Amino acid sequence: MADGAKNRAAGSVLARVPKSTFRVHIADGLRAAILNGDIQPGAQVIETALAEQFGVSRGPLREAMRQLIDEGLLVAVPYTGTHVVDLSVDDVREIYSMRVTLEVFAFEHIWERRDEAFRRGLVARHDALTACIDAQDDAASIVAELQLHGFVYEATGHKLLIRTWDSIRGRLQLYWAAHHRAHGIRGPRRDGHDRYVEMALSDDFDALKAEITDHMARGGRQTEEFLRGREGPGAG
Amino acid sequence: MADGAKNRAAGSVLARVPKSTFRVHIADGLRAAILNGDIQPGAQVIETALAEQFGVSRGPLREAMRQLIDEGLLVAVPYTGTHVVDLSVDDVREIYSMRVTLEVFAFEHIWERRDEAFRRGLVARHDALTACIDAQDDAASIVAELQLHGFVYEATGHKLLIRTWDSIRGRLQLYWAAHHRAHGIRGPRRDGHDRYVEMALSDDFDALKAEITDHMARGGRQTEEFLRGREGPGAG
DNA sequence: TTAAATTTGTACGTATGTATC
DNA sequence: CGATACATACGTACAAATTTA
Repeated sequence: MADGAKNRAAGSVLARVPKSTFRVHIADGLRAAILNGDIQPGAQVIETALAEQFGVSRGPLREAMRQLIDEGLLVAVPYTGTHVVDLSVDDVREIYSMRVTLEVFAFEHIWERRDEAFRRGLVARHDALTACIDAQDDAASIVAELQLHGFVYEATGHKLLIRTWDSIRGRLQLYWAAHHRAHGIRGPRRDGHDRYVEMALSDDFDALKAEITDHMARGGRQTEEFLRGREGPGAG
Repeated sequence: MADGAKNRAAGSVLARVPKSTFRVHIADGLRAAILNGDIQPGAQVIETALAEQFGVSRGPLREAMRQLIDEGLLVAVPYTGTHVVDLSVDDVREIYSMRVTLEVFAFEHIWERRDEAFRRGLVARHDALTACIDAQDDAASIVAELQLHGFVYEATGHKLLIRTWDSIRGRLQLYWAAHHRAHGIRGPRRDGHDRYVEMALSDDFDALKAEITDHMARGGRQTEEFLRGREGPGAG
């Protein structure tokens, strides 16, 4: 048993540096594997196999899986199995409708407190996004778009709101990634984000509100059409 | 989704063995202990002691604790300890501001689809709440008020919204319970809920919106004053 | 009905980080 | 500054419960 206990010490250079705990490390790796498509939606994840693959025991792996279940990326049925969440048209509709409410709420909070730092941060992330789009790097575009919107949530300083955004961001990324893998191109138009940022820095709140609603409606419709094509009677 | 379906079934006697898994059973018990005040806010929770108290090993107990951490009832520092979350004025402010947005969003969804079943359900829960208030049963009043508002969220059928409500309901209940234990009386006024239900069944959406904002402002201010009195510089 | 596969729970030991003396 | 106590974090092996074939 002493041999096995020292397995991690005998690992490579990057086996070290688990920032806080193994659980966080495993959760990050597993989340990346799911979002990256290494484990496809609907596929079953066997904890014993996964534990061996990550080089850890069942304890921290189970806790990491439990975290991803809370994030909505995995669904577990007791004594039966755990699967990667499958896509459903209703889920996408819900996510986009929720985003409209959450993001308008976010701007209500920071509207009067938008300072130069906020403007610079928003523009910087917008520039990063447009760069990814121009480079046709779809994977990076997804991350960049999430960071653009995430910056708005972070700027509010509203911990509960940020927490809620975190809880839906994973599934949104999962949808986008699956969409991208299937269609090859996700197609975020530049002008859509240009107008979004322009309105976010303007003084017309109602215009921004309308833009957000329209922005989400476009994205939602796009994703919906893709999903309806793949699986008609999607079950939540 | 599966969790919600099983939670309702778990309402009966639990003299028999835990219905699904130990983890669920422990999580329910621990959550009840925290909300009931058996474990006070800020108190440390030692997993070895708790495992013995519940008569289970540390494995499932750790997972149950992890779940309560995700619910925001516990906060854990790696290698240091786990404590019941402490109250902060900002947290309360955030919860109440979030509730306004969420509940208005909920009514937007069901406004045109309010049928007789919805009206009867809402009135029934309102009657239950008033009965608890008249009986001066504060503990039951808290649960009844949560169920009144929870019914609105459930009626939307919006799984993501319900999930979000579930994620903040626990902390809201924790605040109310702590408030009640300290003040002895929580003081939900009847007329406040009367107007809320009246507006919810009316045809004037803007009036409901104003009522919700006012309703939350009253509750938030009340809870805030209590917290500010106890601990001024509360840390999240 | 039996058997296999998988998850779930138990027990004990060791390792590690944090805090305190 | 060093040593120690403590609680968490992790590892291993085995037993039990459940679903499916």
